[in-house]
Amino acid sequence: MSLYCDVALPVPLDRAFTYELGDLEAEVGARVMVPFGGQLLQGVVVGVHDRAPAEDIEVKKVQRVMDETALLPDELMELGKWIASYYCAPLGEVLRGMMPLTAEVRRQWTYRIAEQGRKVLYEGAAKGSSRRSKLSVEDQNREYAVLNYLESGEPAKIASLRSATGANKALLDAMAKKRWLLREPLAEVRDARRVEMLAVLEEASPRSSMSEDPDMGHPDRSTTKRLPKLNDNQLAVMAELAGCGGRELVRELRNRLGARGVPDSSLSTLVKRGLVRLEETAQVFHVTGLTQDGKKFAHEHALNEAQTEALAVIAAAMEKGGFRPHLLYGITGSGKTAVYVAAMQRALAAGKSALLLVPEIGLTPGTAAQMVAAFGSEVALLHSQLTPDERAEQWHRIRRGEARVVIGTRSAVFAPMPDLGLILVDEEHDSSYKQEETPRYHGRDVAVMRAKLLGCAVVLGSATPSLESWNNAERGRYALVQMLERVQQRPLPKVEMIDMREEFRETGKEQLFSRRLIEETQATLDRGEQVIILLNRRGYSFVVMCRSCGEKLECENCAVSLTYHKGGDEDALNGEARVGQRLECHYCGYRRTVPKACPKCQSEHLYYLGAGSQQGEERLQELFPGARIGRMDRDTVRTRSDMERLLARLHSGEINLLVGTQMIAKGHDIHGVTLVGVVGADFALGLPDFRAAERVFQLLTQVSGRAGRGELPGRVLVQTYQPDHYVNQFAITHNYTGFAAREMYFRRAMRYPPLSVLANVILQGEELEEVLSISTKMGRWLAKNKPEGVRVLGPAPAPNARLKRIYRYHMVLKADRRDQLSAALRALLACVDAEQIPRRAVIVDVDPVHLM
DNA sequence: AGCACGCCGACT
DNA sequence: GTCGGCGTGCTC
Repeated sequence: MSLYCDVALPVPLDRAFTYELGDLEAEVGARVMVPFGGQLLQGVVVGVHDRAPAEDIEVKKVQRVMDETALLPDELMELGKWIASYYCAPLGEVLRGMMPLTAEVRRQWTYRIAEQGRKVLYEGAAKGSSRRSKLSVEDQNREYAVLNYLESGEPAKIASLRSATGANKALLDAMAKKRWLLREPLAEVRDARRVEMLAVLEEASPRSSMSEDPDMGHPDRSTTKRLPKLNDNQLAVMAELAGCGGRELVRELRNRLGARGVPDSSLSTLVKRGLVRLEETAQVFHVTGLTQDGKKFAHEHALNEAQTEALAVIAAAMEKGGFRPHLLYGITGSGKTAVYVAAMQRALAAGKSALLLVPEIGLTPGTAAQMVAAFGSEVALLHSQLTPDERAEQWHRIRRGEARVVIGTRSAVFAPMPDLGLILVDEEHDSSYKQEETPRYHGRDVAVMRAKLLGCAVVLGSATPSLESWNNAERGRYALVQMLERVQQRPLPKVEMIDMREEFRETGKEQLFSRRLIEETQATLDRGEQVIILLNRRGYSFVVMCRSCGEKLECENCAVSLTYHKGGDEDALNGEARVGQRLECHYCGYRRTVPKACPKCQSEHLYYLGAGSQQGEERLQELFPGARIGRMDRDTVRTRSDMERLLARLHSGEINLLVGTQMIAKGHDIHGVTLVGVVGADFALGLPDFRAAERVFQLLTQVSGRAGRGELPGRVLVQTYQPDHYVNQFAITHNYTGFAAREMYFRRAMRYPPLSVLANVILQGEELEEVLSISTKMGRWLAKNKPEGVRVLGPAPAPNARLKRIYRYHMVLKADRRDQLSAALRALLACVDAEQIPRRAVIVDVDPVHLM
């Protein structure tokens, strides 16, 4: 038994804190509840020992040990430490993110009466209210009610005080500040396991007797003759229950009977009469909203030659054991998902579990259904739309080894799976794997590190691998597995460019859609086939400008143009009230009405520039009045079920022309699509980010991949103003390898990743002067203490110089060697501490995905 | 981060 | 002369 333990807490402080264990015992990796700065926090034990801390600190006691044994296995503790160190994040915050169990603790406050409060209560009661107060009479009365309620000296929770006296938290806290009350933190552990009610037919119904039932002619009489007087509805409930062996979930029962017009109250009445009893039962895991068309899926015999070979390589790696990273480069439509499923089946067969990471948008109900079809109840799904209770439930199921296949988004990389034998990262290039808040880890890179710590196989799959992964494959750090043909020998779509400069010269006007794209779309629709058009901007117009003075309408909180939204149909999709036309900020969500005149010069000549998907849809309506048009963007698809509905309409052919943002490019397998149009995608080539070309190439390739996935071949028309740009040139020939080589040349010349390592350090604050002063300090410090092997660009205004009222400067640190970059960042953070710069003013982003 | 403690303006 | 506003600074 040890005397002390060191605890990592979810606070932005780079160290652990020591607590006295008393007669408690705790293992490294267990959660503990400890007092910290006037609150109770949940932390993770990172060490146990007998060394007393320095004299001058007052060691507090662990309040509660939450886990008898380590909740996080060594492997995940090690991974957490690596993340904390690599991404310069506090270990406690990393560990909190690794176990999504917030549902299990409810933190609240308790209040007790204090001496001062007693005095007020007695004096006030004796003399009547003599004190002066700005409080309303009601609130004064509430204060007395609270004091009265607490008079016995027993502490009370906020909820009981509220229901007894009507006092709210603000009032109670004010009383605590006046020292009438003592306030103490409380953390209650609750069972987050979901239960549901089971209705059980009582064996011998105590009050039933034949004599009480004069209803001789009732049709159900023969089966229910022992029942007392029951009405038809109640009899129906009894019959239904009897029909399923006397036990059924209340939810199920209500569903079935409700459909026949039996009210819920009938069951309640039977319970009251003692004929039916209710029992709690652990809720059986079920995936809601699944369409059952997943059966066709992925049996090994259906794999083609390339798939079989890829599977063989992965299976061999699993068999050999040890850390074996692979890059699975498979073109769009080559059937990577089938390989994943088959590989996971192999892992299961070998007694191991398997983890599949998918991008944020990738876990559509369709995918989920396929996985459930392939793995049944062995699968656990982890995604952002789970409630905290569901998340905790899934997490424990996984830890108990009940779900040996886990499919999830970024944070699922921490799934506590016993015997993990295979990690797969689908669409490994996808930027949603990067977490954009502390800890700013990259899910793909963490997956590789986890596989390394664990010594297991890891496969990164993509049709457009990130340059980082491609570089690793070229250098032999990853084994390259290629699948260069589409399944069933389907041809890749034919991609053509439409030179919009020429189009302008010939037509003399600026058009959103070229004549060629219009003609081809019409012809495709006429043949009964489907068309997808990518217009990668949300809203109607993305700039509103004054013709008279040139003023652009900007967000109040961000240095960003406001986007004009015309309002209308999109919100009807969710059954919500229609939102009218408005200007909207796509960074902070700020909305305002559309001004009639320029706010600067009062001119009424405001004009709207740049077409977004909403305008695209409107133009298409005009051009193809007979088409059945759908739109897919963040305005029309907010939840998984929105996505599911839209995809279902597309699959059924109810929609034959789909316009949307990059959302439409991600993985959907719609067989009727034979034409893809790309409008304005090359706009992004001009963005100030070294990954701009890579992103455009990925987008073009992914969206092109939507064409020709069924029987009929597909074609793609790319409208561009830069037909000679290498991105376009390589994209139209489906030449990823060529693109990668060309792009790598640029990265090498500019010393950008993957031929260097980067960190973006953002300096931020609400006051511009404050940010400038921090920038100056940091700049000066860096000039004096040049970190070895690291080049520093800036400080300079960040490309988004102001977001959500926060001014932003940034510095980019570039190094050839990882250890030198890490050392520089550590030194820099030490300087931040020494200079007393508030830690929240400095964000360190290691391996940034974008430099905005 | 989140909370406690401490110093100043508004009202009795 | 108090109450309650928000600015520093610490948290085992």
